[in-house]
Amino acid sequence: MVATIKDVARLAGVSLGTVSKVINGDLSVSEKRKEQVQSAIAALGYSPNSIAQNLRIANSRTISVLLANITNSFQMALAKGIEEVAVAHNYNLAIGATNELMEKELDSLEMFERNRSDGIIICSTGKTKDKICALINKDIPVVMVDRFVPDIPCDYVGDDFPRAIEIALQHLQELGHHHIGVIHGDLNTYHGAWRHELVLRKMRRLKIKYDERLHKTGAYSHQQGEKAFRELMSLAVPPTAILAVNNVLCAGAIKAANSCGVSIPQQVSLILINENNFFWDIISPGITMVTQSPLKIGRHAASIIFERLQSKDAPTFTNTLFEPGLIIRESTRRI
Amino acid sequence: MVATIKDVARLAGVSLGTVSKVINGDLSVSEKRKEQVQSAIAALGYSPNSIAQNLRIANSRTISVLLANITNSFQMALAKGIEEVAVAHNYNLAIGATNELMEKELDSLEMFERNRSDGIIICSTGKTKDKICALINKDIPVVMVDRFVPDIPCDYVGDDFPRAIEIALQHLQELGHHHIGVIHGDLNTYHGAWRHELVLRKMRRLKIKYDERLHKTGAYSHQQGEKAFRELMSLAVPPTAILAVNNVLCAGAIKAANSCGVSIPQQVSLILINENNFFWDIISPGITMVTQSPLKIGRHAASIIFERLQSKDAPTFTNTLFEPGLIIRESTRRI
DNA sequence: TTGTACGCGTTATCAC
DNA sequence: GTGATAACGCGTACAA
Repeated sequence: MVATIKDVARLAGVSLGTVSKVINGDLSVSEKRKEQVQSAIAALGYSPNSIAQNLRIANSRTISVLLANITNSFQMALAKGIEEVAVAHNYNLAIGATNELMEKELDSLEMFERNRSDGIIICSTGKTKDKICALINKDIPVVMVDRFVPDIPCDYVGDDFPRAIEIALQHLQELGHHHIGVIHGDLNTYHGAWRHELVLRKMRRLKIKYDERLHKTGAYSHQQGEKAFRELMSLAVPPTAILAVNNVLCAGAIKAANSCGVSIPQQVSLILINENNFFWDIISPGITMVTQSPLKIGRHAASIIFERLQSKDAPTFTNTLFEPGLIIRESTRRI
Repeated sequence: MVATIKDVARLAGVSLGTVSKVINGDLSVSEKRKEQVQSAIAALGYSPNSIAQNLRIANSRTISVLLANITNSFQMALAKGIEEVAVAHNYNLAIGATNELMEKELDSLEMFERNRSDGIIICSTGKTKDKICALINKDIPVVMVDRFVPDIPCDYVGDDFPRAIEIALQHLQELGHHHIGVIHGDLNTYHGAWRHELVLRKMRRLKIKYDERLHKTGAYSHQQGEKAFRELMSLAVPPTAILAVNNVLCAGAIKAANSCGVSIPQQVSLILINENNFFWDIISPGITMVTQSPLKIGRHAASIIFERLQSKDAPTFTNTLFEPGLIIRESTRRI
């Protein structure tokens, strides 16, 4: 059996309250007793039970994060940012993943709620709006990250995706491309549909003519990226440039290009929207990309949680967008 | 204020125990009361407080994972494997990262202990042996993964790294290489030193002559990979082949090769020990690699935790090693 | 079948 | 400075 505070008190020959005090660094305890208690703690290998502490304190010292896909480097960077500030506050980090499944998202959120997470950071499928709002109504600090979902009264932190799309399209346009293929994300997720719509709108604004056949949608998988690339390049009039909205889709496209013998950028230009991690530095040809900032997003989202935790007055929700950058490499060229 | 079981009981006009029963699916409760309770729960938006449940049950339904580096894809594959089986058991997943710092490892482990984690999975720096043993002595199921640390009485799951080294060296040897450079890991971590030693031993067995200058060690960073590669290639007699023991070191080496204009495999062959994820499929030249199985490791480690949780009889510790594979790509060639 | 009372390990408020 | 004691939210014998 693992030692409790009672065991310590008994062994040290003091009262329960005294032990509690030395554990929590209360000054009002004599040097002598403090030593007694400390040696008893050492002797028993006593470790305070945070479950009991948390029950008493009504505070789990845990912030929970719901990711879409644990193994995606973008998402990992998000998690890393959150982890950094969580440990800085001596908080626990709980992690769940949706894999784009609404049911898993619901399960995780309910788990987080039952655990009385002090804060929840969500990269959502967009299909659990009711649940998320319910959490917010219970005064649990919630921050949505990366994927914007409308009509949820909470903080949002992400990249300026509209701007990112614009930068990507403008770059291609400046290089003379007007027949542009797009490998979109999953229309079954809210943000996938939203970004899809966004691309169409930006294209209209930039007066790039719309051709349905140039727009491929599907799951966020490299298989889908491969498939989309193949289909685009086997069109009667293939695009002269392709925009991939996410890293794994782009990776799939590159693989397809390699295996089909399509050379980038000679036959087709390729541009990607994603975090510029080290990985993309060693790929050849270098892929031109519009950069996102998952690490910053994670850090900022976590910071917001802790701010909310400190000041309990009515929050005014923030909407933080990080400015995308453009890194020009070899995969895009003038037509 | 968030609703408690008392509120539910009051609103439903039943006793506390009755509510508890319907929450936990106890059959001995009349249909009528059950409905009363359920509608009260719905009306209040009641969610059971797992902190209190856990205190009562003496069980946190949490398994905690200590990783080395959250953003490393190998490590996240590990985490993914663990997550899969954790959610299958309806368990929470807590995550911490050491960043190779013994202090952070200690902090995390203590946090896990205080949280009364049901099980702990550790990818250790190797410097907290005492703490880990203390946890084990308290009957907390502990599984060490990936990095082997001797003299800790617990289960271990990892790749057969000695075999992986052997496969890598033999492959190079068969291609006629005998002047082989090695980019080792961090000698300041236990397993880094262990693997370093392992390489030397295997080289001896394969009668590859030892030359100190061909062995570079340092942190697990791409910067270090770059530096090591550069140093190796500027030797008076540079190696004809290089073995990188980890993904980021290898990535650094590739970057250095690109920026120095060293062509792989024409000037030097390169082989890597790592998980074969999609990433390595789109790199050119394709990197020959000896494969590891982090996903399987994670799954198996988590399974062991749950086995230990079920049968409380004295465990006989297991040592599971996954067999490495060899994927020959373009980065290694006959000399 | 239903309700009462106790205890899980802590912290905090008291008197002393 | 110190030690009882109530309370945190819940599960569960036990009695009713």
